[in-house]
Amino acid sequence: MRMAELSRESGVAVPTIKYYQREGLLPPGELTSPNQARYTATHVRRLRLVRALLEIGGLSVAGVREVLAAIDDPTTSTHDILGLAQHGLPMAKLEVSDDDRAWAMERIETAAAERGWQPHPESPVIEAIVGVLCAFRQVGHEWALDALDLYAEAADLVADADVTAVARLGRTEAIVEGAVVGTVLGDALLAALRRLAHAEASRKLFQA
Amino acid sequence: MRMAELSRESGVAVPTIKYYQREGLLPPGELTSPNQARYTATHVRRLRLVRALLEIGGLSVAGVREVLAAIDDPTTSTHDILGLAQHGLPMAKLEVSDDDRAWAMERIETAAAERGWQPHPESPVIEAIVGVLCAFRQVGHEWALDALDLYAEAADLVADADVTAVARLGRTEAIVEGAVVGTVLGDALLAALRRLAHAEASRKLFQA
DNA sequence: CTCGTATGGATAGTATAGCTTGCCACTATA
DNA sequence: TATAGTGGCAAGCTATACTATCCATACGAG
Repeated sequence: MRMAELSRESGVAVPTIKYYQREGLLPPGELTSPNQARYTATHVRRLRLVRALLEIGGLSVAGVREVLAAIDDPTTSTHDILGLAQHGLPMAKLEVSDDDRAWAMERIETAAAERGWQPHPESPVIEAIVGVLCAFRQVGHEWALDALDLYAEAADLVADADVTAVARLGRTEAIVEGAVVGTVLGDALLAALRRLAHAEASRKLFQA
Repeated sequence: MRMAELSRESGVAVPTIKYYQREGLLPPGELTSPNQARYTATHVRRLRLVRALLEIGGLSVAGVREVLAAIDDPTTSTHDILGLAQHGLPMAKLEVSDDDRAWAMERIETAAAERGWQPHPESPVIEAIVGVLCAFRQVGHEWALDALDLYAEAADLVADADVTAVARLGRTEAIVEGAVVGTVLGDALLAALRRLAHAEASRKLFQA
């Protein structure tokens, strides 16, 4: 397979593919001459992964590069996947006062205890949650956090399914990729389904 | 309150505040002289909302402007909130073949039927879900969709809580803002909690 | 063999977003 | 009355994600 076919197969323009190669998102093809290379189904697949992470996952090119590096690194363990998800993936932060942080941490610990979670208090995920809780508070919609336990329950529900599904993949190198895909695209899926569920819940409540 | 205090109170730099005013994200202060204006607690609050939507929600400046316009528009009804959430908010799309679309629609309809949902098949939310499902398929991780029903259940769980909580706000103008805040920040909260739950689930499965 | 198109590789250019800087006349404050 | 702050406007800046242009070479139909 050559460049033109790779482009057709993946729906990505040739100059863009070249750009991704330069950025290290796509490995070079096998050179048959100084200016001819062959590509394989692996390239098509990788290209589709890149596009999915960029368009659906909303990752930056740099973020995709980090994620792919972890996927390709044979020393990435099953347990590291979590660290990965906390690292290259987009997690907004908000600077926050000590008071707000303490308040948020307390709420998080309460909710975690309820679910039997034992989170490390200094992980970036906790930081992200602190940021979100403080944002809710700062904009004056603290009431929304009454449902924090419920949100945690929903997260638990899908996370259990995610982890067991990934574990079922076997010990191949696909497990890390599966975890990444599940994490990134899963976020988008959950968000979209939540919108749909909003519409249905509102219909039931107001229209009935 | 003058510019400097507004800046201190909100943690946003003065030039940035001016920029937001130019972009229509923040109403002008009440002019007391040609070059002096007074700001109120409303401005602080609005500014914090803008920052939350930008940093936590990941909206663009243009997206924030649309959302704020809807919040400020007195003709925005409770029911329109859903349309709003589907409109100004970031929802990635992926171009998709007819085959893939048909396959995705079938899966969506199955899952929707299971939950008693009756979604309009041409809404942008459905489009977004189609995109995500096709992305899963295109990158070769269709297995992740075994949990689609579970994702829908989780979405239902939080959406019910969201809608009833918003409905409890009463018929003030805060209801629309509440819905927006809940939708946008709620996405971030759910995503972060899911990361946390992943870590816990993996700990239970692998480390125990 | 040949001629038009495709290719790999490199460099440079573009468009957009989200600020940031500079400037000005003017105003509050000490 | 000196100093710092202000509203308003225009221009500039940085980063991101592509696009476009070149070039020497290679492939492939005739």
